[in-house]
Amino acid sequence: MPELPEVETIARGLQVPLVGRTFTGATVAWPRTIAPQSPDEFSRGIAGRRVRSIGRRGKYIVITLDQGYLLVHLMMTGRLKVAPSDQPLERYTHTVLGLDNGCQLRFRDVRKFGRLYLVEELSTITSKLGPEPLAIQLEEFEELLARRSGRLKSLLLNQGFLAGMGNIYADESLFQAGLHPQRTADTLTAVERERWYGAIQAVLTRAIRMRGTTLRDGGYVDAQGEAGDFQSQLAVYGRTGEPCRRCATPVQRLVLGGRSSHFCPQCQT
DNA sequence: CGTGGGACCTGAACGC
DNA sequence: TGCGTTCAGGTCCCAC
Repeated sequence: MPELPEVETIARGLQVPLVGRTFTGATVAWPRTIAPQSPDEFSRGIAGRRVRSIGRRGKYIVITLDQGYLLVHLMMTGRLKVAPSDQPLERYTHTVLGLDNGCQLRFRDVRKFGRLYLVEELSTITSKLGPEPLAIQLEEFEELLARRSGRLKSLLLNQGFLAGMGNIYADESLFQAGLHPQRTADTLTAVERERWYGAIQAVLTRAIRMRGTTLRDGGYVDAQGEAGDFQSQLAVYGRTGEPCRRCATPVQRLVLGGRSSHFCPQCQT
């Protein structure tokens, strides 16, 4: 579910309840969430580790420990929250990490795709990721593009190109830039590349400010259980058949690489 | 290198 | 009401 703006919002919301706390151990109900380690190894590894800081890299939540890192990828339906130990566990809670203040960091995930990684080195997980779209300069973006030939939509979903974009913000940034999802990188003019760069940054920045996109009940919520507000701003994502907000042409849907792409056939060329 | 398909999972929405 | 199909915010692995 979550893409960069949602992951960023969740990470910020975990700072107050987690920074400075020490983990006491872990209970794992679905071992795949922490594979390849066994639940025992994972629990022993996390016990006694103190949380230094919380950040984000691509779609990973990065919890920096006094030794090593705990990374969380929420995939489609993962959620994190901190709750008092005596509060009953909600359904689909697959891993519970004990804290030294009587609370727990709880990981829930209906579809069981999300993963927790306890590693010594950050690069174990993040070495295959491209740059952060909000940290990159135009010049670096141009260099990145120069080496690519694929469709724009596929590029945005490729985490090795830029880290953090997903289906919603890929479609929204292409609309904002007036670019068709099937265009290939090698056909872009200098003006179009700059427009695309600006659109990616603008869309992500606005979405973070609005604390992400909650599409339907039971979807994304932040670490405090609050929904995001960006759904009201969506121009094309999930609006198949509805009028384009700019020109009123019906928004079209197209399947690319197995994922749906939403775009305005009039505004995006 | 790029693309398409299947796998991994479960639930909601929709058609008949 | 009930059943089957399709779709979902993601990523990995394989074949071509």
